[in-house]
Amino acid sequence: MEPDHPNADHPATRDSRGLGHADAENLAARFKLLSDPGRLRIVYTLLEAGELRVGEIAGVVGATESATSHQLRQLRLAGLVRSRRHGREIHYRVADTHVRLLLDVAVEHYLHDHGDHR
Amino acid sequence: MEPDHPNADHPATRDSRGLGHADAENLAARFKLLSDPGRLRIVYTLLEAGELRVGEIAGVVGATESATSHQLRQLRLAGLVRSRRHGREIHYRVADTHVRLLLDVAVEHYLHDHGDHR
DNA sequence: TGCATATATGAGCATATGTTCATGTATAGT
DNA sequence: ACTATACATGAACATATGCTCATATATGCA
Repeated sequence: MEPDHPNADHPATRDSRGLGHADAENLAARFKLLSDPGRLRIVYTLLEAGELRVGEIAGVVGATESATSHQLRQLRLAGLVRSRRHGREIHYRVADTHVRLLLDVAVEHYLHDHGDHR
Repeated sequence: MEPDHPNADHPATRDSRGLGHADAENLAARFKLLSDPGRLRIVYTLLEAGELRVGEIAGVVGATESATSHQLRQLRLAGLVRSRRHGREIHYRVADTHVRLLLDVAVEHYLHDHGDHR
């Protein structure tokens, strides 16, 4: 599937017009990670706390440890968070600073513009 | 459903810890809009072109007019884009500047950090 | 008025997503 | 070695999402 389209894309050719299909999928995938309220709260919590165990995270966001673990897995596989083992606990932290920036911008946007539009 | 939880949230009480459940849902909803490659390309295209007709948008992103219209509807209802009628055509544009900023930050992030993590 | 064009919308359907429940794996303590 | 704890993972299932196809609405033109 997906034979290279006419507008085939070098991985990330900025300056040229448009988002290539490939880049669009990658970017979309990152946004998708933040598009679930639970995952979003996990990330936000980690940003504020720095580093937490799975159990603590689950407690704060009010979800099962299992559900939380599944979510953390996605975040980890995507490189958004990193884990560190300490005894039998596993500590998670946000991987890079860009995430914080992205969320800050989003929150700003959210605070400015509320409500439904038609 | 959803009776106010113990940690009830004033709409957006920043500075206080954590994202309230309500705020998390709102923020997540915005990210969700950008979490589809097609929608993302639409927004990106509009950011670059300024204003386009539905048909043009569909052409650029390589989707059906119907599919594009459905996507634009979501973006419009969420207030991310606005429409203007001109004859029988309907022109769409991105609603505010925050969107551009958000995408720029995301693209920056994307360019810096590629690949799979385990 | 009648017809074509441009877009919107609804229903149906296939796929994706998140949760729960059961089970697996690793580490600590005894 | 045995048991408990902390977390991970897989399967199953219910819901959400986006597309297509058919149909509706609105505008322009003859």
